[in-house]
Amino acid sequence: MASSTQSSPLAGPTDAPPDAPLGMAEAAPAFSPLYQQIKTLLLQSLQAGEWKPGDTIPSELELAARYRVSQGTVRKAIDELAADNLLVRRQGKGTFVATHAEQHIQYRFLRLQPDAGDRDTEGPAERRILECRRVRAPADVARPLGLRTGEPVLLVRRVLSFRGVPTILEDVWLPGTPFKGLTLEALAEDKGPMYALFEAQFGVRMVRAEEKLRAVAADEEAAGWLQTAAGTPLLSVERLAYTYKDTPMELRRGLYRTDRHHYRNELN
Amino acid sequence: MASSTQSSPLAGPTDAPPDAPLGMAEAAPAFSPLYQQIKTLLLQSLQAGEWKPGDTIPSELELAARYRVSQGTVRKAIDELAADNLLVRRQGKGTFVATHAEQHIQYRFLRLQPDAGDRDTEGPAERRILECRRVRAPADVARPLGLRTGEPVLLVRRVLSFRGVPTILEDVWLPGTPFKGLTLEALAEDKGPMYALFEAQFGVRMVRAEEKLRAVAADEEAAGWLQTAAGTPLLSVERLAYTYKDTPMELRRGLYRTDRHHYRNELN
DNA sequence: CAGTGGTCTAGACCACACT
DNA sequence: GTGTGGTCTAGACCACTGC
Repeated sequence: MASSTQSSPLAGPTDAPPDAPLGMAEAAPAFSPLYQQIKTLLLQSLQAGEWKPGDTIPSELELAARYRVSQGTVRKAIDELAADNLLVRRQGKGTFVATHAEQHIQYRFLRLQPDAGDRDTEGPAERRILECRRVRAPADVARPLGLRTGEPVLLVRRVLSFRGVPTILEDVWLPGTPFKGLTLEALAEDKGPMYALFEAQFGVRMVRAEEKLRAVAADEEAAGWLQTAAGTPLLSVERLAYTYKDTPMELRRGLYRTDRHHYRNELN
Repeated sequence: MASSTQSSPLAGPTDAPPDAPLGMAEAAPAFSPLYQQIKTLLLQSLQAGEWKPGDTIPSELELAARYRVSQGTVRKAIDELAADNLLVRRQGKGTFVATHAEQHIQYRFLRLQPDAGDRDTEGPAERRILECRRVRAPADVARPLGLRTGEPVLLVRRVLSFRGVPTILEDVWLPGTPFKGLTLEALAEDKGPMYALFEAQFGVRMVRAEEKLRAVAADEEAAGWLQTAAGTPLLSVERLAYTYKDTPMELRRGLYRTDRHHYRNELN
Protein backbone atom coordinates (compact mmCIF):
# COMPACT_ATOMS: atom_id res chain seq x y z
CA MET A 1 0.00 0.00 0.00
CA ALA A 2 2.64 2.47 1.00
CA SER A 3 4.35 2.22 -2.34
CA SER A 4 2.35 3.49 -5.30
CA THR A 5 3.21 7.11 -4.63
CA GLN A 6 -0.23 8.63 -4.75
CA SER A 7 -2.75 5.86 -5.16
CA SER A 8 -4.87 7.26 -2.34
CA PRO A 9 -7.20 4.57 -1.07
CA LEU A 10 -9.97 7.11 -0.76
CA ALA A 11 -10.04 8.96 -4.05
CA GLY A 12 -9.65 12.18 -2.13
CA PRO A 13 -9.89 15.56 -3.81
CA THR A 14 -6.33 16.27 -2.76
CA ASP A 15 -4.99 13.99 -5.47
CA ALA A 16 -3.11 15.53 -8.32
CA PRO A 17 -4.84 15.07 -11.64
CA PRO A 18 -3.68 11.71 -13.02
CA ASP A 19 -2.34 13.27 -16.18
CA ALA A 20 -0.97 16.58 -15.01
CA PRO A 21 1.10 18.31 -17.64
CA LEU A 22 4.78 17.62 -17.20
CA GLY A 23 5.47 21.31 -17.60
CA MET A 24 3.65 21.86 -14.33
CA ALA A 25 1.23 24.66 -15.07
CA GLU A 26 1.54 26.61 -11.86
CA ALA A 27 2.04 25.46 -8.31
CA ALA A 28 3.79 22.27 -7.26
CA PRO A 29 1.85 19.00 -7.56
CA ALA A 30 1.30 19.45 -3.84
CA PHE A 31 2.27 16.06 -2.57
CA SER A 32 0.08 15.35 0.38
CA PRO A 33 0.83 12.44 2.68
CA LEU A 34 -1.84 9.89 3.38
CA TYR A 35 -2.21 10.90 7.01
CA GLN A 36 -2.90 14.46 5.91
CA GLN A 37 -5.70 13.24 3.70
CA ILE A 38 -7.10 11.26 6.62
CA LYS A 39 -6.81 14.34 8.78
CA THR A 40 -8.82 16.29 6.23
CA LEU A 41 -11.50 13.62 6.16
CA LEU A 42 -11.74 13.56 9.94
CA LEU A 43 -11.98 17.34 9.92
CA GLN A 44 -14.84 17.15 7.44
CA SER A 45 -16.67 14.68 9.66
CA LEU A 46 -16.20 17.01 12.61
CA GLN A 47 -17.37 20.03 10.67
CA ALA A 48 -20.37 18.15 9.31
CA GLY A 49 -21.35 17.24 12.85
CA GLU A 50 -21.02 13.51 12.28
CA TRP A 51 -19.47 13.43 15.74
CA LYS A 52 -20.50 16.16 18.17
CA PRO A 53 -18.52 17.78 20.97
CA GLY A 54 -18.12 15.29 23.80
CA ASP A 55 -18.80 12.28 21.58
CA THR A 56 -16.31 9.51 21.20
CA ILE A 57 -15.15 8.95 17.65
CA PRO A 58 -14.61 5.47 16.19
CA SER A 59 -11.57 3.58 17.42
CA GLU A 60 -8.28 3.78 15.56
CA LEU A 61 -8.72 0.29 14.19
CA GLU A 62 -12.22 1.05 12.95
CA LEU A 63 -11.05 4.19 11.22
CA ALA A 64 -8.09 2.35 9.77
CA ALA A 65 -10.49 -0.21 8.29
CA ARG A 66 -12.87 2.46 7.03
CA TYR A 67 -10.16 4.38 5.22
CA ARG A 68 -8.16 1.29 4.24
CA VAL A 69 -4.93 2.42 5.83
CA SER A 70 -2.85 1.14 8.70
CA GLN A 71 -3.53 2.04 12.30
CA GLY A 72 -0.31 4.02 12.44
CA THR A 73 -1.50 6.31 9.69
CA VAL A 74 -4.81 7.24 11.30
CA ARG A 75 -2.88 7.53 14.54
CA LYS A 76 -0.69 10.23 13.11
CA ALA A 77 -3.73 12.07 11.77
CA ILE A 78 -5.44 11.93 15.15
CA ASP A 79 -2.22 13.01 16.85
CA GLU A 80 -2.23 16.25 14.92
CA LEU A 81 -5.88 16.93 15.57
CA ALA A 82 -5.29 16.28 19.25
CA ALA A 83 -2.34 18.67 19.20
CA ASP A 84 -4.70 21.32 17.82
CA ASN A 85 -7.15 20.62 20.63
CA LEU A 86 -9.83 19.38 18.24
CA LEU A 87 -9.75 15.88 19.69
CA VAL A 88 -8.85 14.54 23.09
CA ARG A 89 -7.33 11.12 23.57
CA ARG A 90 -8.01 9.12 26.69
CA GLN A 91 -6.11 5.91 27.09
CA GLY A 92 -8.32 2.90 27.61
CA LYS A 93 -11.48 4.86 26.85
CA GLY A 94 -11.29 6.27 23.38
CA THR A 95 -10.83 9.49 21.43
CA PHE A 96 -13.31 12.30 22.01
CA VAL A 97 -14.36 15.45 20.25
CA ALA A 98 -13.09 18.34 22.32
CA THR A 99 -15.65 20.57 23.97
CA HIS A 100 -15.70 23.79 25.93
CA ALA A 101 -18.08 22.20 28.40
CA GLU A 102 -16.64 20.06 31.19
CA GLN A 103 -13.18 20.76 29.84
CA HIS A 104 -11.70 19.97 33.26
CA ILE A 105 -10.58 23.54 33.61
CA GLN A 106 -13.01 25.96 32.08
CA TYR A 107 -12.52 29.23 30.24
CA ARG A 108 -9.87 27.88 27.93
CA PHE A 109 -9.43 31.18 26.14
CA LEU A 110 -9.55 33.50 29.13
CA ARG A 111 -6.00 34.39 30.07
CA LEU A 112 -6.79 36.72 32.94
CA GLN A 113 -5.54 35.41 36.28
CA PRO A 114 -5.72 36.65 39.84
CA ASP A 115 -2.42 37.94 41.12
CA ALA A 116 -0.46 35.67 43.43
CA GLY A 117 -2.18 34.97 46.71
CA ASP A 118 -5.77 35.12 45.55
CA ARG A 119 -5.28 31.95 43.53
CA ASP A 120 -7.44 29.66 45.62
CA THR A 121 -10.06 31.95 47.05
CA GLU A 122 -11.11 33.29 43.69
CA GLY A 123 -13.96 30.99 42.74
CA PRO A 124 -15.91 31.28 39.50
CA ALA A 125 -16.75 34.55 37.80
CA GLU A 126 -20.13 36.19 38.40
CA ARG A 127 -21.69 37.08 35.09
CA ARG A 128 -24.12 39.83 34.34
CA ILE A 129 -25.56 40.29 30.89
CA LEU A 130 -26.24 43.97 30.21
CA GLU A 131 -27.84 43.62 26.86
CA CYS A 132 -28.36 41.38 23.86
CA ARG A 133 -29.46 43.22 20.77
CA ARG A 134 -29.83 42.58 17.09
CA VAL A 135 -28.08 45.37 15.19
CA ARG A 136 -26.54 46.17 11.83
CA ALA A 137 -22.83 45.49 11.74
CA PRO A 138 -20.62 48.57 11.77
CA ALA A 139 -17.72 48.43 9.33
CA ASP A 140 -15.10 47.69 11.97
CA VAL A 141 -17.09 44.69 13.12
CA ALA A 142 -18.22 43.42 9.75
CA ARG A 143 -14.77 43.26 8.21
CA PRO A 144 -13.09 40.94 10.70
CA LEU A 145 -16.17 38.71 10.72
CA GLY A 146 -16.15 38.47 6.95
CA LEU A 147 -19.56 40.15 6.65
CA ARG A 148 -20.68 43.22 4.78
CA THR A 149 -21.34 46.45 6.62
CA GLY A 150 -24.95 46.60 7.70
CA GLU A 151 -25.55 42.85 7.81
CA PRO A 152 -27.40 41.74 10.93
CA VAL A 153 -25.29 40.79 13.93
CA LEU A 154 -25.92 40.14 17.59
CA LEU A 155 -24.33 42.34 20.17
CA VAL A 156 -23.98 40.99 23.68
CA ARG A 157 -22.60 43.22 26.37
CA ARG A 158 -21.69 41.83 29.75
CA VAL A 159 -19.67 42.34 32.89
CA LEU A 160 -17.68 39.66 34.69
CA SER A 161 -16.89 40.10 38.34
CA PHE A 162 -14.51 38.29 40.63
CA ARG A 163 -15.16 38.31 44.36
CA GLY A 164 -17.70 41.01 43.76
CA VAL A 165 -15.31 43.29 41.88
CA PRO A 166 -16.37 44.06 38.30
CA THR A 167 -13.27 43.23 36.29
CA ILE A 168 -14.19 42.63 32.67
CA LEU A 169 -16.53 44.62 30.46
CA GLU A 170 -16.95 43.11 27.06
CA ASP A 171 -18.90 43.38 23.84
CA VAL A 172 -19.43 40.16 21.96
CA TRP A 173 -20.36 40.40 18.28
CA LEU A 174 -21.86 37.37 16.59
CA PRO A 175 -23.01 36.91 13.00
CA GLY A 176 -26.79 36.98 12.97
CA THR A 177 -27.51 33.95 10.85
CA PRO A 178 -25.75 31.14 12.70
CA PHE A 179 -26.84 32.54 16.05
CA LYS A 180 -30.44 33.28 15.20
CA GLY A 181 -32.57 32.94 18.30
CA LEU A 182 -29.95 33.76 20.89
CA THR A 183 -31.64 35.73 23.66
CA LEU A 184 -30.62 37.59 26.76
CA GLU A 185 -32.65 35.14 28.82
CA ALA A 186 -30.79 32.11 27.47
CA LEU A 187 -27.49 33.81 28.23
CA ALA A 188 -28.54 34.93 31.67
CA GLU A 189 -29.83 31.54 32.78
CA ASP A 190 -26.86 29.64 31.48
CA LYS A 191 -24.08 28.54 33.71
CA GLY A 192 -20.72 27.56 32.32
CA PRO A 193 -18.72 29.05 29.50
CA MET A 194 -20.48 30.92 26.73
CA TYR A 195 -18.65 28.78 24.19
CA ALA A 196 -20.25 25.68 25.70
CA LEU A 197 -23.65 27.22 25.11
CA PHE A 198 -22.70 27.97 21.50
CA GLU A 199 -21.87 24.29 21.02
CA ALA A 200 -25.02 23.00 22.61
CA GLN A 201 -27.50 25.50 21.17
CA PHE A 202 -26.05 26.45 17.80
CA GLY A 203 -23.59 23.71 16.92
CA VAL A 204 -20.81 26.23 16.66
CA ARG A 205 -17.54 25.12 18.14
CA MET A 206 -14.78 27.70 18.64
CA VAL A 207 -11.47 26.17 17.75
CA ARG A 208 -8.87 28.90 18.01
CA ALA A 209 -8.63 32.64 18.43
CA GLU A 210 -6.37 35.60 17.92
CA GLU A 211 -6.11 38.46 20.37
CA LYS A 212 -4.75 41.97 20.07
CA LEU A 213 -3.91 43.71 23.32
CA ARG A 214 -3.50 47.37 24.08
CA ALA A 215 -3.39 49.64 27.08
CA VAL A 216 -6.12 52.26 27.03
CA ALA A 217 -7.67 54.79 29.39
CA ALA A 218 -11.14 54.09 30.76
CA ASP A 219 -13.81 56.36 29.35
CA GLU A 220 -16.73 57.46 31.49
CA GLU A 221 -18.96 54.57 30.52
CA ALA A 222 -16.38 51.85 31.04
CA ALA A 223 -15.31 53.43 34.29
CA GLY A 224 -18.89 53.29 35.46
CA TRP A 225 -19.39 49.63 34.74
CA LEU A 226 -16.02 48.69 36.18
CA GLN A 227 -16.44 50.88 39.25
CA THR A 228 -13.21 52.72 38.69
CA ALA A 229 -12.20 56.23 37.75
CA ALA A 230 -12.29 57.56 34.22
CA GLY A 231 -8.74 57.57 32.88
CA THR A 232 -7.76 54.41 34.71
CA PRO A 233 -5.47 52.30 32.51
CA LEU A 234 -7.31 49.23 31.25
CA LEU A 235 -6.19 46.29 29.20
CA SER A 236 -8.04 46.29 25.89
CA VAL A 237 -8.42 42.80 24.47
CA GLU A 238 -9.83 42.29 21.00
CA ARG A 239 -10.46 38.65 20.20
CA LEU A 240 -11.38 37.08 16.89
CA ALA A 241 -12.51 33.49 17.40
CA TYR A 242 -12.65 30.90 14.63
CA THR A 243 -14.63 27.71 14.03
CA TYR A 244 -13.56 24.82 11.87
CA LYS A 245 -12.11 25.74 8.52
CA ASP A 246 -10.74 29.01 9.88
CA THR A 247 -14.08 30.74 9.65
CA PRO A 248 -14.28 33.78 11.96
CA MET A 249 -17.40 33.49 14.11
CA GLU A 250 -17.06 35.91 16.98
CA LEU A 251 -15.51 39.27 17.62
CA ARG A 252 -15.05 40.22 21.22
CA ARG A 253 -13.87 43.54 22.56
CA GLY A 254 -13.06 43.52 26.22
CA LEU A 255 -11.69 45.91 28.80
CA TYR A 256 -9.92 44.28 31.72
CA ARG A 257 -9.07 45.81 35.04
CA THR A 258 -5.55 44.72 35.90
CA ASP A 259 -5.18 46.01 39.40
CA ARG A 260 -5.83 42.62 40.97
CA HIS A 261 -5.38 40.43 37.91
CA HIS A 262 -2.96 40.02 35.06
CA TYR A 263 -3.02 38.55 31.59
CA ARG A 264 -0.84 35.48 31.48
CA ASN A 265 0.89 34.26 28.37
CA GLU A 266 3.30 31.48 27.55
CA LEU A 267 5.94 31.90 24.89
CA ASN A 268 7.52 28.94 23.18
CA MET B 1 13.52 -5.22 22.50
CA ALA B 2 10.15 -3.66 22.93
CA SER B 3 8.98 -6.40 25.21
CA SER B 4 10.79 -6.60 28.52
CA THR B 5 8.73 -3.83 30.06
CA GLN B 6 11.49 -1.68 31.45
CA SER B 7 14.82 -3.17 30.43
CA SER B 8 16.01 0.25 29.32
CA PRO B 9 18.94 -0.17 26.96
CA LEU B 10 20.68 2.72 28.57
CA ALA B 11 20.47 2.20 32.30
CA GLY B 12 18.87 5.57 32.69
CA PRO B 13 18.12 7.08 36.09
CA THR B 14 14.43 7.04 35.24
CA ASP B 15 14.27 3.30 35.86
CA ALA B 16 12.30 2.09 38.79
CA PRO B 17 14.40 0.27 41.37
CA PRO B 18 14.57 -3.37 40.25
CA ASP B 19 13.12 -4.64 43.49
CA ALA B 20 10.64 -1.97 44.44
CA PRO B 21 8.36 -3.03 47.27
CA LEU B 22 5.10 -4.44 46.01
CA GLY B 23 3.26 -2.23 48.44
CA MET B 24 4.46 0.74 46.47
CA ALA B 25 5.92 3.02 49.11
CA GLU B 26 4.73 6.35 47.79
CA ALA B 27 4.32 7.61 44.26
CA ALA B 28 3.63 5.44 41.24
CA PRO B 29 6.53 3.48 39.74
CA ALA B 30 6.57 6.25 37.15
CA PHE B 31 6.55 4.24 33.99
CA SER B 32 8.49 6.19 31.44
CA PRO B 33 8.42 5.18 27.79
CA LEU B 34 11.67 4.58 25.97
CA TYR B 35 11.28 7.60 23.73
CA GLN B 36 10.93 9.78 26.83
CA GLN B 37 14.18 8.45 28.16
CA ILE B 38 15.81 9.18 24.82
CA LYS B 39 14.34 12.66 24.92
CA THR B 40 15.90 13.18 28.35
CA LEU B 41 19.27 12.03 27.07
CA LEU B 42 19.10 14.34 24.08
CA LEU B 43 18.13 17.16 26.40
CA GLN B 44 21.15 16.44 28.55
CA SER B 45 23.42 16.56 25.52
CA LEU B 46 21.91 19.88 24.53
CA GLN B 47 22.25 21.28 28.01
CA ALA B 48 25.85 20.05 28.30
CA GLY B 49 26.67 21.85 25.09
CA GLU B 50 27.59 18.68 23.22
CA TRP B 51 25.77 20.21 20.27
CA LYS B 52 25.59 23.98 20.11
CA PRO B 53 22.90 26.22 18.66
CA GLY B 54 23.01 26.00 14.90
CA ASP B 55 24.85 22.66 14.90
CA THR B 56 23.44 19.62 13.25
CA ILE B 57 22.92 16.70 15.59
CA PRO B 58 23.67 13.08 14.59
CA SER B 59 21.27 11.47 12.16
CA GLU B 60 18.34 9.45 13.38
CA LEU B 61 20.01 6.19 12.41
CA GLU B 62 23.19 7.14 14.23
CA LEU B 63 21.29 8.03 17.37
CA ALA B 64 19.24 4.85 17.09
CA ALA B 65 22.46 2.85 16.97
CA ARG B 66 24.00 4.80 19.83
CA TYR B 67 21.04 4.26 22.13
CA ARG B 68 20.24 0.78 20.83
CA VAL B 69 16.66 1.55 19.90
CA SER B 70 14.80 1.68 16.63
CA GLN B 71 14.75 4.71 14.38
CA GLY B 72 11.07 5.22 15.12
CA THR B 73 11.77 5.63 18.80
CA VAL B 74 14.41 8.33 18.44
CA ARG B 75 12.15 9.87 15.83
CA LYS B 76 9.39 10.30 18.36
CA ALA B 77 11.81 11.81 20.86
CA ILE B 78 13.10 14.28 18.28
CA ASP B 79 9.54 15.07 17.23
CA GLU B 80 8.72 16.28 20.69
CA LEU B 81 11.88 18.33 21.01
CA ALA B 82 11.13 19.88 17.63
CA ALA B 83 7.59 20.66 18.79
CA ASP B 84 9.12 22.51 21.75
CA ASN B 85 11.34 24.48 19.38
CA LEU B 86 14.50 22.99 20.81
CA LEU B 87 15.39 21.27 17.54
CA VAL B 88 14.61 22.06 13.94
CA ARG B 89 14.23 19.36 11.31
CA ARG B 90 15.16 19.98 7.71
CA GLN B 91 14.34 17.25 5.28
CA GLY B 92 17.32 16.04 3.31
CA LYS B 93 19.75 18.01 5.45
CA GLY B 94 19.51 16.95 9.04
CA THR B 95 18.27 17.99 12.45
CA PHE B 96 19.64 21.19 13.94
CA VAL B 97 19.83 22.78 17.34
CA ALA B 98 17.47 25.74 17.32
CA THR B 99 18.99 29.18 17.69
CA HIS B 100 17.77 32.72 18.16
CA ALA B 101 20.24 33.86 15.50
CA GLU B 102 19.23 33.53 11.84
CA GLN B 103 15.90 32.12 12.93
CA HIS B 104 14.39 33.21 9.63
CA ILE B 105 12.12 35.59 11.46
CA GLN B 106 13.80 37.20 14.41
CA TYR B 107 12.53 38.28 17.79
CA ARG B 108 10.74 35.05 18.48
CA PHE B 109 9.49 36.21 21.86
CA LEU B 110 8.50 39.75 20.97
CA ARG B 111 4.78 39.86 20.38
CA LEU B 112 4.46 43.55 19.67
CA GLN B 113 3.31 44.25 16.13
CA PRO B 114 2.69 47.39 14.14
CA ASP B 115 -0.99 48.06 13.56
CA ALA B 116 -2.36 47.19 10.14
CA GLY B 117 -0.92 49.24 7.34
CA ASP B 118 2.55 49.81 8.74
CA ARG B 119 3.34 46.15 8.31
CA ASP B 120 5.84 46.47 5.48
CA THR B 121 7.38 49.83 6.09
CA GLU B 122 8.36 49.08 9.64
CA GLY B 123 11.89 47.74 9.31
CA PRO B 124 14.01 46.59 12.23
CA ALA B 125 13.96 48.16 15.65
CA GLU B 126 16.52 50.79 16.59
CA ARG B 127 18.08 49.91 19.90
CA ARG B 128 19.63 52.18 22.45
CA ILE B 129 21.23 50.86 25.59
CA LEU B 130 20.77 53.29 28.44
CA GLU B 131 22.79 51.50 31.02
CA CYS B 132 24.32 48.21 32.02
CA ARG B 133 25.13 47.97 35.69
CA ARG B 134 26.12 45.36 38.21
CA VAL B 135 23.81 45.65 41.21
CA ARG B 136 22.48 43.67 44.14
CA ALA B 137 19.22 41.95 43.40
CA PRO B 138 16.16 43.47 45.04
CA ALA B 139 13.76 40.94 46.52
CA ASP B 140 11.21 41.19 43.72
CA VAL B 141 13.91 40.39 41.19
CA ALA B 142 15.77 37.76 43.16
CA ARG B 143 12.76 35.59 43.88
CA PRO B 144 11.60 34.92 40.34
CA LEU B 145 15.21 34.31 39.26
CA GLY B 146 15.72 31.81 42.05
CA LEU B 147 18.42 33.91 43.70
CA ARG B 148 18.73 35.34 47.17
CA THR B 149 18.11 39.00 47.81
CA GLY B 150 21.35 40.92 47.45
CA GLU B 151 23.07 38.49 45.13
CA PRO B 152 24.80 40.20 42.22
CA VAL B 153 22.78 40.67 39.07
CA LEU B 154 23.15 42.66 35.89
CA LEU B 155 20.65 45.34 35.05
CA VAL B 156 20.35 46.42 31.43
CA ARG B 157 18.03 49.24 30.57
CA ARG B 158 17.23 50.01 26.98
CA VAL B 159 14.80 51.68 24.62
CA LEU B 160 13.57 50.20 21.35
CA SER B 161 12.27 52.53 18.68
CA PHE B 162 10.34 51.87 15.50
CA ARG B 163 10.52 54.40 12.70
CA GLY B 164 12.11 56.80 15.10
CA VAL B 165 9.35 56.49 17.71
CA PRO B 166 10.52 55.20 21.09
CA THR B 167 8.11 52.37 21.82
CA ILE B 168 9.58 50.01 24.37
CA LEU B 169 11.40 50.82 27.57
CA GLU B 170 12.67 47.78 29.34
CA ASP B 171 14.78 46.62 32.22
CA VAL B 172 16.54 43.31 31.77
CA TRP B 173 17.74 41.52 34.89
CA LEU B 174 20.31 38.74 34.49
CA PRO B 175 21.96 36.58 37.14
CA GLY B 176 25.50 37.83 37.63
CA THR B 177 27.38 34.58 37.49
CA PRO B 178 26.40 33.12 34.13
CA PHE B 179 26.61 36.53 32.50
CA LYS B 180 29.87 37.71 34.02
CA GLY B 181 31.61 40.04 31.64
CA LEU B 182 28.58 41.41 29.82
CA THR B 183 29.23 45.07 29.06
CA LEU B 184 27.32 47.99 27.68
CA GLU B 185 29.78 48.13 24.80
CA ALA B 186 29.14 44.52 23.78
CA LEU B 187 25.41 45.14 23.85
CA ALA B 188 25.64 48.42 21.98
CA GLU B 189 27.80 47.06 19.17
CA ASP B 190 25.76 43.94 18.69
CA LYS B 191 23.21 43.63 15.95
CA GLY B 192 20.55 40.99 16.08
CA PRO B 193 18.52 39.69 18.97
CA MET B 194 19.90 39.90 22.48
CA TYR B 195 19.15 36.22 22.94
CA ALA B 196 21.46 35.41 20.03
CA LEU B 197 24.24 37.24 21.82
CA PHE B 198 23.52 35.28 24.99
CA GLU B 199 23.95 32.07 23.04
CA ALA B 200 27.15 33.11 21.33
CA GLN B 201 28.86 34.83 24.27
CA PHE B 202 27.59 32.99 27.30
CA GLY B 203 26.26 29.68 26.05
CA VAL B 204 22.85 30.44 27.50
CA ARG B 205 19.95 29.49 25.29
CA MET B 206 16.48 30.80 26.16
CA VAL B 207 13.95 28.10 25.54
CA ARG B 208 10.62 29.39 26.71
CA ALA B 209 9.16 32.28 28.68
CA GLU B 210 6.13 33.36 30.66
CA GLU B 211 4.71 36.85 30.47
CA LYS B 212 2.34 38.77 32.72
CA LEU B 213 0.63 41.76 31.15
CA ARG B 214 -1.01 44.73 32.76
CA ALA B 215 -2.19 48.18 31.81
CA VAL B 216 -0.43 50.90 33.79
CA ALA B 217 -0.04 54.65 33.67
CA ALA B 218 3.29 56.09 32.56
CA ASP B 219 5.25 57.72 35.37
CA GLU B 220 7.42 60.76 34.71
CA GLU B 221 10.54 58.81 33.92
CA ALA B 222 8.91 56.33 31.55
CA ALA B 223 7.03 59.12 29.86
CA GLY B 224 10.31 60.90 29.27
CA TRP B 225 12.02 57.96 27.62
CA LEU B 226 8.98 57.09 25.56
CA GLN B 227 8.31 60.69 24.56
CA THR B 228 4.77 60.66 25.78
CA ALA B 229 2.82 62.31 28.57
CA ALA B 230 2.87 61.10 32.13
CA GLY B 231 -0.30 59.16 32.79
CA THR B 232 -0.45 57.69 29.31
CA PRO B 233 -1.69 54.08 29.46
CA LEU B 234 1.17 51.69 28.75
CA LEU B 235 1.28 47.96 28.43
CA SER B 236 3.39 46.52 31.23
CA VAL B 237 5.03 43.23 30.22
CA GLU B 238 6.91 41.18 32.77
CA ARG B 239 8.76 38.28 31.22
CA LEU B 240 10.49 35.40 32.93
CA ALA B 241 12.65 33.50 30.45
CA TYR B 242 13.93 29.98 31.03
CA THR B 243 16.87 27.94 29.77
CA TYR B 244 17.02 24.19 29.55
CA LYS B 245 15.72 22.32 32.54
CA ASP B 246 13.27 25.09 33.35
CA THR B 247 15.89 27.25 34.97
CA PRO B 248 14.85 30.91 35.07
CA MET B 249 17.62 33.01 33.55
CA GLU B 250 16.20 36.40 32.76
CA LEU B 251 13.61 38.73 34.18
CA ARG B 252 12.45 41.49 31.90
CA ARG B 253 10.14 44.33 32.78
CA GLY B 254 8.97 46.31 29.82
CA LEU B 255 6.63 49.20 29.14
CA TYR B 256 5.14 49.24 25.64
CA ARG B 257 3.47 52.12 23.91
CA THR B 258 0.41 50.73 22.18
CA ASP B 259 -0.77 53.70 20.18
CA ARG B 260 0.75 52.43 16.94
CA HIS B 261 1.39 48.84 17.94
CA HIS B 262 -0.44 46.00 19.62
CA TYR B 263 0.50 42.82 21.44
CA ARG B 264 -0.59 39.86 19.38
CA ASN B 265 -1.46 36.50 20.86
CA GLU B 266 -2.74 33.23 19.48
CA LEU B 267 -5.06 31.06 21.53
CA ASN B 268 -5.40 27.37 20.84
C1' DC C 1 24.85 9.17 -6.44
C1' DA C 2 24.53 8.64 -1.13
C1' DG C 3 22.64 10.53 2.99
C1' DT C 4 19.02 12.75 5.48
C1' DG C 5 14.40 13.22 7.20
C1' DG C 6 9.35 11.72 6.05
C1' DT C 7 5.72 8.24 5.22
C1' DC C 8 3.56 3.76 5.63
C1' DT C 9 2.93 -0.88 7.02
C1' DA C 10 2.20 -5.09 9.92
C1' DG C 11 2.57 -7.08 13.96
C1' DA C 12 3.66 -7.54 18.89
C1' DC C 13 3.05 -6.17 23.33
C1' DC C 14 1.98 -2.77 27.33
C1' DA C 15 -1.04 0.38 30.19
C1' DC C 16 -5.53 1.63 31.27
C1' DA C 17 -10.67 1.47 31.84
C1' DC C 18 -14.80 -0.76 32.05
C1' DT C 19 -17.68 -4.71 32.85
C1' DG D 1 -11.53 -10.51 29.85
C1' DT D 2 -12.22 -7.31 26.12
C1' DG D 3 -11.43 -3.15 23.95
C1' DT D 4 -9.16 1.24 23.82
C1' DG D 5 -5.14 4.10 23.20
C1' DG D 6 0.23 3.94 23.75
C1' DT D 7 4.84 2.05 22.73
C1' DC D 8 8.26 -0.30 20.00
C1' DT D 9 10.18 -2.69 16.20
C1' DA D 10 11.89 -3.83 11.43
C1' DG D 11 11.77 -2.97 7.01
C1' DA D 12 10.34 -0.73 2.70
C1' DC D 13 9.98 3.10 0.07
C1' DC D 14 9.44 8.32 -0.94
C1' DA D 15 11.07 13.24 -1.02
C1' DC D 16 14.61 16.46 -0.56
C1' DT D 17 19.60 18.08 -0.47
C1' DG D 18 24.01 18.26 -2.00
C1' DC D 19 28.12 16.04 -3.83
